[in-house]
Amino acid sequence: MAKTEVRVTPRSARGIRTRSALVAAARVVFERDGYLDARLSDISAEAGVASGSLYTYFEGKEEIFQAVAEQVTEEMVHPHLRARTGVTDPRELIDLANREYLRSYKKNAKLMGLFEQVSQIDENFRKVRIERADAFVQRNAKMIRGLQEQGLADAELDPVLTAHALSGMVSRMAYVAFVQKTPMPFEQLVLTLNRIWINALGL
Amino acid sequence: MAKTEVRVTPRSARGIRTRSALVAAARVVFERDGYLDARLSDISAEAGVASGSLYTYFEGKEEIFQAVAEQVTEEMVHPHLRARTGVTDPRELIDLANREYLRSYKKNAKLMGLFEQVSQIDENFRKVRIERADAFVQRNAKMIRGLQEQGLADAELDPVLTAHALSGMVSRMAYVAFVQKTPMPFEQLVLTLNRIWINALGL
Amino acid sequence: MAKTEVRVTPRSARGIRTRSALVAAARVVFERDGYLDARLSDISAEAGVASGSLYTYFEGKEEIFQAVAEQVTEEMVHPHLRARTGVTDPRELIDLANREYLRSYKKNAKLMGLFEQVSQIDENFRKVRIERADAFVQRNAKMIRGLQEQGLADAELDPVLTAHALSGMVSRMAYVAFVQKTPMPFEQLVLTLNRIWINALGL
Amino acid sequence: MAKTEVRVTPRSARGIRTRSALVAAARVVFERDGYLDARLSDISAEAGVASGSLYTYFEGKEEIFQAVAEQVTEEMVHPHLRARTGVTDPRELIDLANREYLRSYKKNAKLMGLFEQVSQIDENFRKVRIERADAFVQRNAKMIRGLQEQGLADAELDPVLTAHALSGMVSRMAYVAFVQKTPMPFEQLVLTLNRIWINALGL
DNA sequence: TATGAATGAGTGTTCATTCAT
DNA sequence: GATGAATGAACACTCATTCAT
Repeated sequence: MAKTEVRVTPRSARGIRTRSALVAAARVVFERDGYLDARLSDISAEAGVASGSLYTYFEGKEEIFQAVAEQVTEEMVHPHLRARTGVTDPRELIDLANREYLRSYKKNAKLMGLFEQVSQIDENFRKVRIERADAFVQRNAKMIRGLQEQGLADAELDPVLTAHALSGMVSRMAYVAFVQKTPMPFEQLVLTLNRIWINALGL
Repeated sequence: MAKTEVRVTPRSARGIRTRSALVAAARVVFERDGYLDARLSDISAEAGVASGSLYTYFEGKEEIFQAVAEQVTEEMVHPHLRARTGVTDPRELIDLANREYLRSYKKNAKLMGLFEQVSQIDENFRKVRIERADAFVQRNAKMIRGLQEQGLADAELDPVLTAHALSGMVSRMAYVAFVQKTPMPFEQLVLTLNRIWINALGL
Repeated sequence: MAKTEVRVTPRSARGIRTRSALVAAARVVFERDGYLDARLSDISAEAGVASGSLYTYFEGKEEIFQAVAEQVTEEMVHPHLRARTGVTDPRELIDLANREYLRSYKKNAKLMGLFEQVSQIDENFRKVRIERADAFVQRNAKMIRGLQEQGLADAELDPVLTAHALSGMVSRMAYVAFVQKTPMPFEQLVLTLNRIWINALGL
Repeated sequence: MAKTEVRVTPRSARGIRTRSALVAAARVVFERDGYLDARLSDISAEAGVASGSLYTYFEGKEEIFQAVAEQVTEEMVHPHLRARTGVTDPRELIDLANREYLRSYKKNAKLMGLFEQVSQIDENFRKVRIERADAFVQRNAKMIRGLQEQGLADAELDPVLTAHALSGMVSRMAYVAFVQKTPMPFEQLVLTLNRIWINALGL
């Protein structure tokens, strides 16, 4: 009896307003209450719309959370670091990347913590995150391989695993520092992570 | 919050049997259904006792999960590596530690994944885990400081942050490899992590 | 119950098209999903009009179902059997009537089943059906009385009750055969019903 | 995620009391409100138990309605008419059977109407009813065949179809008279139906 | 100690209906 | 006339927790 409704991208201006209000409200409620304790009725109330209106645009909790996640992810992505900054020195690039990542993470710490939480709960959400992380790892792996070929990085390291491990290390520390709030000075954190990257790669 | 009930450590032989059966059943059910989907009634059913009996020994889901976690943690802890093996070479110790950790993690992968999940859900459980991880980090930090004082490790590194980062990296990779099941050869994983440790510390 | 809205018989050509499209769509949806599971939104979608447009012509589900029923009933009614065919022999007339009724019923079996369903749900619809059936019974009762007066039919029978019982029997069997799909050869069904009528009346 | 709970036949005396109270309450509520409008919360309220208790014994509306139906059916079934009464004359047996059926039907008219309603709504319920009706038809068919073999009944009639038609006729009239409340004297109804049976079979 | 029946709070979701555009 | 976004009432169902035997 799978009555599959089609959730629409709103056509009218009013629709766009309502959808935006819902996403914004969802962000507020999720950050305040966490994923599990967030009630859809709170979200629609916060958005100032009827409870049923939520279902005009989203299938349920997962989907509206996804919408919040997408919005935030867009805000956070800063690609093409090299092209954007003109920096080519690997050490400097590592510093820039770590610094930017940590800054963004810190700024959106509440949500980043939520992402971790929801990854543990919602299969779909986890998949999307893993894919995204993998793409990131592949980019880094490519960079490492490049450095190895130029004789600038330890040739013994497996590029993919190394990229995975070092990226994982950074995101882990971001979580520890900004979500779990284990106290540590931002600058020291960046420098330590930089140095581990550099030492590990043998730059 | 007038929880006047006292949960007892069982005195009678029957009591010990019941409690054990419940913990064992809980492990089965949690591994099968995950934390959120596990129902206490399933656990008592699996244990072959009445639903009410669970409350003789545990306050609720969190507490019985804690009991499972403690049991597993006991099985997993292998302290005093150096004393136990007589190995003193830092590189060798790093290899042993990583290898043992990853082996244990792999063996109990389902539960390790659950621990991660529950950490995101249950405040108390998270705290216990963080404390345990911190203790571990402190041990490693001490070791790193020792190596630095002997002039064997990069003196520029902050010992605590470095210990945190490198331990975090290992547990992250264990999670990625054995819970998320991103495919990677065990030996290669160990060797890569070893090498990153060694390079990072400048051994 | 201040239903001030007036549902219009469409005046414009566009209006006629819309209304027809809705009735046709309703028939499709009702046959496909049954009365209870049919959603008005499905009907308007099937008709290719906006959901609100349905209310221009109908007050709700009941009314649009009525419209479908009327359409079908018109298709099915074949009155004045005697006048139309010139047949006067009662046995032959009985055969013709049963045969025609069963053929029509079979052809519109899905809807006939729906009528039965809706009769159990919607007071209004039931009333209309009962009235129609009663009129039919009265016609048959008159015929039976005629035959009795001519000494051709068992004088002991109450004409009205007998007409009711025998008509009910036929429609019941039509339901059993064509809606419930209890397998039975069409010809045999007709002949059996004919013979029961004839025997019962003592023709 | 099919968490199939086992609904228990109550073991304790208290359980039996609760279950009975629920079935009795369900009967009241269903008769009062009809199947569709009956709310489970009304049933538990009427039974004086908590809403959740209903689910200890029944899966939902369908199942508790089934329970009511079974109870009533048991009350209504009077098998072995011939053995019970010693009557052997077919005409007399027909009278007894019709009379008893109509009396029972009249007594439980509200529920019989409900059965008709629910048959149109709930697939499962319909199946059970059809089976039961078929068994009844087969018994009658056997009787008719017996009479034919003894030369007492019209040999031209198909026994099964005839049994179906005549039984259907009776139940239809019971519905018309006692549920739809078309006014007709009980005795006249019985006699008319008897006579149609007798004439039809040619007794 | 063990039992298992009873409790009842809590919320997602549907869809007929309205009405501003 | 047509649109389609917004409304919001209504109710089933789960399952942790209790407590009388």
